[in-house]
Amino acid sequence: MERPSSIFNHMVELTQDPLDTVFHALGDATRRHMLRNLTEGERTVSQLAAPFDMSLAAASKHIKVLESAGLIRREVRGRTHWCFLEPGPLASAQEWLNYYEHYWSDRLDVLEHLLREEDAGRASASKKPPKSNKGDET
Amino acid sequence: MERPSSIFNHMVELTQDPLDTVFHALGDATRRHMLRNLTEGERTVSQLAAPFDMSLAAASKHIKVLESAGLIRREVRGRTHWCFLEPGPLASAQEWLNYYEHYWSDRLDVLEHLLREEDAGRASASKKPPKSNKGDET
DNA sequence: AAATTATTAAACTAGATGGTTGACCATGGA
DNA sequence: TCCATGGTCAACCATCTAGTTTAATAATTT
Repeated sequence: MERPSSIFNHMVELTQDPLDTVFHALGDATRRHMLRNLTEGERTVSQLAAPFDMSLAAASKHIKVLESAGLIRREVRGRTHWCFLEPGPLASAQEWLNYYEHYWSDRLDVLEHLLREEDAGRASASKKPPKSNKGDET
Repeated sequence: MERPSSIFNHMVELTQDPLDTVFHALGDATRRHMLRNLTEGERTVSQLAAPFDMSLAAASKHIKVLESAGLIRREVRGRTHWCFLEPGPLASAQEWLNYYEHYWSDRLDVLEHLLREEDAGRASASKKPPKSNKGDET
């Protein structure tokens, strides 16, 4: 449940697997909404906060969560803070998910296959034995 | 922050955006590890728990989180519970992330472009104006 | 029938989350 | 210089989280 620090300690959480913080940040509709908003261009904190029925301070916290997950970057110009999407971590989250993509397409294929089989002859109710065991990494 | 119930109330969380629960479930290295493990085939609760330095009860809770996020399914055979990957929600998480894919490739392109530019003439430090505004959906 | 195994349940704890409010601190405009 | 604006910070609160330990339940084994 720990993770040694890396050379990459640029204001961005340590001690935790980066995927922990990224996925956690994504686990909130408000924050996802903010990210979506940021795809359309840079936004100030108040602009990001505006759509939500919560105090500015609360929104500010959400933004900080996104920031420390590395999902956004902030640039202070005068008294206003401008936020930008920082897509790298999203890419890494997607990479993680990509691992499963083949798997679920396979599953859907298998399902489709089984259905077709059932549809055709209604003969074998096979139990689909799982693949073998192997090492893992997270 | 609420979500009306749907026709789809099959033991799987309501009141929350499904993405909330899915991303939340993914926001923990233990649970991601378990999922990874399940790609290699069905596993019992104890098998899933084995690699981790925590009580079986704790692992059992993690499994329940995965289950109620719809990420796994459970089949009770005798006294042992077998778990299977249920890839649908992973697909939906990936779908959500896919929205950003073009964006970050664009960004990386832009970055690459800027670097090349800087490398070449060191002339323009343009501010890259954002795209226009538009409606959103989470 | 008794003991063992597989798993959940319940009660508890420490710490994180997500929200509030009110004070604070720059910056920018009058 | 004064005041409004943009934002953070600190304290507080309710709820959730992730873990613990000690039962309890249910299905095998002996």
